[in-house]
Amino acid sequence: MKKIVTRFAPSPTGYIHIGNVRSAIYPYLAAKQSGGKFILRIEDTDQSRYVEGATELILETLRWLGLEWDEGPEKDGPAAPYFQSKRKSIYQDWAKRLILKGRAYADPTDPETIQKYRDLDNTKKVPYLYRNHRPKEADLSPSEIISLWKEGVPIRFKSDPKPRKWHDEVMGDLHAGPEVQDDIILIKKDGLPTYNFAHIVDDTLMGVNLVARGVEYLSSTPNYLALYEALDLNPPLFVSLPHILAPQGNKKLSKRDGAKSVTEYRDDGILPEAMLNYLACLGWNDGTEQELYTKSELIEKFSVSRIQNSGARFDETKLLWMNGQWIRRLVSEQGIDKFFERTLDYWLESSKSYEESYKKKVLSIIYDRLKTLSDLQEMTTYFFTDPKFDIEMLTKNKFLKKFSELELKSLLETSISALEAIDEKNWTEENLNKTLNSLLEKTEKKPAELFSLIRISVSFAPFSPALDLTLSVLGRNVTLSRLQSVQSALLLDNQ
RNA sequence: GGUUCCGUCGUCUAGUGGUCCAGGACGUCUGGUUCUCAUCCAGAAAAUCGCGGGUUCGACUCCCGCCGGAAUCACCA
Repeated sequence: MKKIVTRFAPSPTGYIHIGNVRSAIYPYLAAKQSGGKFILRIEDTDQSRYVEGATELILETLRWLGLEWDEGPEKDGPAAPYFQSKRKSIYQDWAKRLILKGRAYADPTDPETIQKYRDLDNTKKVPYLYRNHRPKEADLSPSEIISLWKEGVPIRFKSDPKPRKWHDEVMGDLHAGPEVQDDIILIKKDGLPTYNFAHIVDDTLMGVNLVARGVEYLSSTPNYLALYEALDLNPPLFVSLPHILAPQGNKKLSKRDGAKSVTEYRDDGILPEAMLNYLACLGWNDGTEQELYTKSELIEKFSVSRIQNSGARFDETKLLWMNGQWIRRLVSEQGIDKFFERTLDYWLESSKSYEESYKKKVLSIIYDRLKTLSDLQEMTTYFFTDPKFDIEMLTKNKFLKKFSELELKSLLETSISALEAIDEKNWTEENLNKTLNSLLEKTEKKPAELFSLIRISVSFAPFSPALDLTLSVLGRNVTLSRLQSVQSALLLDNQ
């Protein structure tokens, strides 16, 4: 099999959300399957959109998901550097090559004139194409064009529109007419290249032979094809990835409708295994009925041709279900201690806002306590706390149907206040049971029902806002209010 | 508006002319199990395969038209 070289090329404009991390996962899988390379390249040519710290966040996200790159930032390879802003002269050389071939020109037209052209075409109801307004400077000799090229003057491609056909691994055979090909900007007036030009230069220099990107680039592909042709280059394999849709509506998932960042899910207790599994299978499957895949299974079974060609809706409920599956699997494979240790590591990484020494202190207390807990039962009993409840959810429970809402409420409140009355030192399984049993004696309802009542109330406990720490216990998130006590103890300590 | 892409249960999907009165999973609902946490088991409802025409002995699968949705048309990527 031919070795596939792919890349993930994000721009550092903010965090990576689940809508776009998939365009890192698929190329990664394709590359690894063939024994090829996965390259990470930072496309930071738009300085106005640059966000401080975004690159670090991208690296962190990819590492958490286990998508380690073979070349890229912090891992130089033959094509270094991997930041486009540091490759300025390379693009200018390539642009010069096109000028020499008579396929690019320096365009002195000012923005106001360009806007006039656009308005003119609009009123005439003809499609706006810049090549219809190509300036006379485009026909100058290469040396004259180069002498015209200076700071503040952009370089445009001199297109030769014609019908084009190409193959997309996901969408199949595609075609487009000349009306979508235009004199696109290659080098902006600030001397930096546009995406349209830079990605082609970089992909060839880095040996990329499979380009996976969102479908929004589909309509630009004819222009790219023209560029490849003008540069005597063989185009790579194209893989267009359909959008991930927001839970509501038909729009693609974006930050605007509150798409969470990948790291936010990490902080909420989602495991990287579950995230990778869910995202990979959102819009792809291997034709079998398997739902759970390890990373190596994904690498083995992945194939670009089986990527779905319509958008898929993001469903957090299924992610949560899958997370539960993975928790059970990892706990049984690695043991509970190791599992919790790892979960705590993730938390440590995510709670950057805390002081280092404070963090250490909290963690050492948690670790000490964890050591004294030998198994899952003890562990969950210890964390079995903070019984906030949602009456509406509870009335749906089949055990609790025979209770009226009022009855439920008073039962819950009684048991909760009884539990809360147990103080820190006596918070043991034995004491909990004793308290509950004494409650049971006072009620005529069956014990099983009351126990399940209390248990369910724990299941719906929300995340703890105070300490920002949530552990997922067997698929459910349990608030660690015992840890809150640790925290307040520390705060008192510091005063 | 031009161009291009897409259209199977609420959701993610299987399906490449007969084995599909459409299979699996999430969610939902109904039983059962559990006086530690987690559950787990059984079952049900749920798609006239966007619509209308062809082709064919036979179409979810091929062709045409229509409708619906989306993407793109920047010195953003």
